[in-house]
Amino acid sequence: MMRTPRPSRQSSQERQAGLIQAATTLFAKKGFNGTTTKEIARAAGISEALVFKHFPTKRALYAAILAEKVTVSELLSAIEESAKKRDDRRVFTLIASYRIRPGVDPTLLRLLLFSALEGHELSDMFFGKHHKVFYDHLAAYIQTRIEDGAFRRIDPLLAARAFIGMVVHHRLLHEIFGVPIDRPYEDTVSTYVDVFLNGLVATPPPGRTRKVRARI
Amino acid sequence: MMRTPRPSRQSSQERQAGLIQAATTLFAKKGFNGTTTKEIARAAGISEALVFKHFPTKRALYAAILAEKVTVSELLSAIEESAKKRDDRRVFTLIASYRIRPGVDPTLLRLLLFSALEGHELSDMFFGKHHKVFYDHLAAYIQTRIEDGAFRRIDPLLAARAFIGMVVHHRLLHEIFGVPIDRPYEDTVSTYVDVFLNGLVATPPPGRTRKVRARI
DNA sequence: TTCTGGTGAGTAAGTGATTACTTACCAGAA
DNA sequence: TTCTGGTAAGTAATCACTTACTCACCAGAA
Repeated sequence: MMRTPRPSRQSSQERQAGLIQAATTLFAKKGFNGTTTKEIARAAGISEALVFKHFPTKRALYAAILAEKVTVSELLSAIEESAKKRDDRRVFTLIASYRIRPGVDPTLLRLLLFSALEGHELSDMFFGKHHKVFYDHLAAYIQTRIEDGAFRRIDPLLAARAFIGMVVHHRLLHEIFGVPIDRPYEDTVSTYVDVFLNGLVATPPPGRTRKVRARI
Repeated sequence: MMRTPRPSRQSSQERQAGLIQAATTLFAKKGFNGTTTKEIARAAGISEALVFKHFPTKRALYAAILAEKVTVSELLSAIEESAKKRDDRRVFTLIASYRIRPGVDPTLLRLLLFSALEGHELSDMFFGKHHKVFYDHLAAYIQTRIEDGAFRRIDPLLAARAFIGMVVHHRLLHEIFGVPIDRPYEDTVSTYVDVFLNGLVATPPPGRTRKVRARI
């Protein structure tokens, strides 16, 4: 009879990191209620008891995951730089690409949705760190451009939400609802940015209902 | 000692309807895994055993909910009508309003997200009936308007997704993430439609990167 | 009118499996 | 020898689901 093979003895920190890693994957795939501590232990290659040596409860482990820091500082500084040059296309493309580009793993998005739906206490904070940053940055930029006279007078926060909405929705369709995406992602991003910027730039205000050559 | 008060004896159909109603609310609030059959029974005012007289398993009850028909035919015919008149604003406003207007209950949206995240078998069908309809209708209309020469040449499906994305994202922020919405919904819809239509109408094609008066 | 047997709505009280979490213990490096 | 990383084997609670029953009602036969 084979016993469980001797597990490599690791430092507390290493274990904790591996544990969080394994748990993140599972929570993202099946949600908090859909994931058992036994599963998590097996995925991390340890006994269930050890899970509770590291985290007092399952919720505490979940909370630790949501509370983990993320750094998007490189992206934000890139945006800042393009913003100084008033390179609208690039500012919008940077934000859109960050969310659409392939290879960006769906874990965080799923985790975010699950935590919000399941009503976890820390989901607000999670949302703030992963998403609100982008709205605020983009809204601030749009505000600036309105003051420049380059964009139409529009609620900047609403506009930022609208643009990010297009992009996030695209991801949602693809990764959560399994809608196949056939065209290369650069095309998609470019199209979104085109339409949105075109709709945003200051032009002679269009008539309320502009009907164009109805041919019936 | 009070016994449980005699429950009003109902017909099988009435019970089933009430059961589905109660279960829908709970599944939408806490997801499939987060809802227990005991809770459902209590919410429906019956014993747990009776739940299983109506549905063989908890999953079957869930499936029955997802499979329930929905009719959005009035909306679709209203859209059809405006489409014939080439009333762009109204077509887009109709679709947007349908999803943003207050009082539309968040149950369906939550149910949809939960079912997709939890990977339920019927979630595809659910998505198809509640959402895909809109993309397809809007995409078809956009296609028509492109052929009219009224809209820019653009992938109609992508454009439809983009617009609906803005709107759905708005709901998502509000109802799932609890972002407060301060302005009246008509304003929001109107702004979205404005920006999007403005970005869509055929104009002298803009230069690839149109930089506008950078003043630094 | 009054028995009577069938039927369908309803439940109390389980069933074993699974859940999150504990206890009591061990092996080895310092 | 004393921590530290580790586990096997629990525990009470809860889960989805069953079993074995009651009760109300109704259609006829007596």
